[in-house]
This record gives sequence, structure tokens and C-alpha cells, in this order.
Amino acid sequence: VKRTRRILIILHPGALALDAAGPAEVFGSANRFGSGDLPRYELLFASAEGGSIRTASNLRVETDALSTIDPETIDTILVVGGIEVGRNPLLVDWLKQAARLVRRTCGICTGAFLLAEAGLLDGRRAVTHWSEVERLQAVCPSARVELDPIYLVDGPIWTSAGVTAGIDLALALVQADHGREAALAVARNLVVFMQRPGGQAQFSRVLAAQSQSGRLDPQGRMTELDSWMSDNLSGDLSVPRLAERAGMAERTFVRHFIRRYKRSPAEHVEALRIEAACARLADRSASLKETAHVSGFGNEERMRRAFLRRFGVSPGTYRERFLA
DNA sequence: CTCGCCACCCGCCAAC
DNA sequence: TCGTTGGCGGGTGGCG
Repeated sequence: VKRTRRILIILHPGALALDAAGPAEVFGSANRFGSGDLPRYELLFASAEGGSIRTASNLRVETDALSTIDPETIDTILVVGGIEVGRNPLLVDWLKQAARLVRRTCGICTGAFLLAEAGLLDGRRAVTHWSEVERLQAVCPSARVELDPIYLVDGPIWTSAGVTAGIDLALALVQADHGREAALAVARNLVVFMQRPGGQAQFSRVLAAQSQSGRLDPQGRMTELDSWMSDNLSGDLSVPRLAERAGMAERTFVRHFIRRYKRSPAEHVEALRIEAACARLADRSASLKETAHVSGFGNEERMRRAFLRRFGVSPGTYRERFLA
């Protein structure tokens, strides 16, 4: 058993510093909270050519050249993302070889594109930043690029959705290594929730509303739907009602909806309601019945079934375990 | 837990 | 001809 697990964080010019810093803090924190008999994490930072890497925010990070890294000594590779992930053959070639030798290879946010270029996502399920999902799917047709999860594990390949989702992914890595208790301790220390309640919608909703101009959906009648649904969670969000509001026939509405949200209206509405319920459950004084009502489930039983479907645990159990 | 009912949603197809 | 619309029917799954 190795005394330390070496985590290699790979950066590139224009990378997002938070993609690297978030997970790095998680592992650092895990070292402080982990029990003595478990291997500690050792963090390495590398880039294709080494030296000082200027991130998108101009924060500079000192890195080693990949050529000086022996993959055999690495436990987990994290490839960070950036606003635009340019071509980087040196990095991709190294990654292609190294991924076979390490235990886990992870893509944070748009770092997934570099994994895709190295062929690591072929035939696998993956996530990336919500705005890049379609492009990743186009770049790597054999992958199953998903929209909903914050992070996703498929064999040795881990991917995370948003930028801050890299923290969630790192927490999941810590949980896999050190167990749930350790991961929870780290999460509490970092003041983030162990498991984020909803899908990606919670991060992207505001930005999505801004970026969705009338181009994507005809007449832009879908544009206001987002905030309207959030504001009317306890109201009637049935397909007929939504279609009426959007001014389309049901059949047409459902088609547009799915093209935009990558999931059906009922699925999306339920995700929004679960998200709202989770936020409310974090408040210990909120009763289950009241939570079910305000988040739009109508009654406790319906909310319970929705939680069981999604998380495999009841709302009460979910609150105890994840929102303590 | 079961079961009948119905909302949902997706393939199909005709009509712009 | 191609893309979009929207009505219809039926299988599926959630709800009471």
C-alpha cells in the first residue's frame, strides 16, 4: 500500500484557476481530516511544457513539464478546463499513454474535451459544462454526453459538469478513497454541500435565460419559461398549461422543450421541484409537509416518491445524511 | 402492496 | 424537397 496517493493536476494556458484550486483544496483538506493510517494526498501541478502557466484570470501557477512526470507514480489525473480549450497535442498524447497506467483520470468542466481528444471518452458516459454539451457530443460521437449530473463516473473516467462541480467531483474521489465520513468532514470544512441537490439547472438557469435569445426557439416564446416555472413551482406546470403559456400546440411545445432542456417537461419540472425541496430541507425548521407544498409536490407522499426515484432515500433521510 | 386511471411522451403521418 | 407543425394513438409509468 502506497504511503501517499499522488494527484496530478494538469493545466494549460487559459485554464480556469478554480478548476485546479477547488479540487486541490479538497485534497488538502482531506489530508487534515483523514485518519493517520490512510494514505495522504500529494498534489502535483503540470503542463505540457512546464513553467509558469497563466490562467484565464491571470493567476499564474508554477508547473512541471509532463515529460518529467512518471505516470506509474500517479494515482489520479485531473485535467482542468478553460473558457476555450485549444489544441494541445503534447498534452493529449501524454494523457493518452498515461491514462492506461493510472487508477483514475478526471476531466473538470471543459477539461473533458482534452479527455475526448485522447480517446478516453469513446463509448463512455460523460458530462461537461452545460453550454458545451452539444459540442462535446459532436467532437466525440461515441460518447454519451449527459446534461443532468454534476459529475459522472464511468469506469476509470470521471468527468464533472460546471467549474465548481470540480469540487463535488473531488469530494467524490475522497469518498471513494476514505469513505463517506471523511468526505462529509471535508465538505463541511469547505462549507459546501456533500451532494448538490438538483441537476445543473441550478447553476445555469440565470445564464441560460440570458444566453437564450430568440434564435434557438422560434418567436422566443420559450425564453421566459425558465423563471416562470421557478416562480410557479406550486402551480399547475402540466404540459397543456405550459404549452398554452408558450403559445404552441402541445406536440410542438414538447419538441421545443426537449431540444432546449435536454429532457421532457415532466422530468424538468420534477428536477426543479426536488431542487427547491432540497434547499428548503436544509432549513431544519421546515416540515416535510410544508416543503412538499411550497416546492409544488402538493403532498408529502408524492415528494417522497420523487426523492426515492432520484436519490434512493426518503426526504427525511436525505436531510439527515446530506444536509446535516 | 396492489390496481385502475390517466398524464406523459414519442412514433407516425398528413399538412403546411 | 426539406424543415416545421400539430393531431392521433398507444405504450409506459406515476399517482391516488
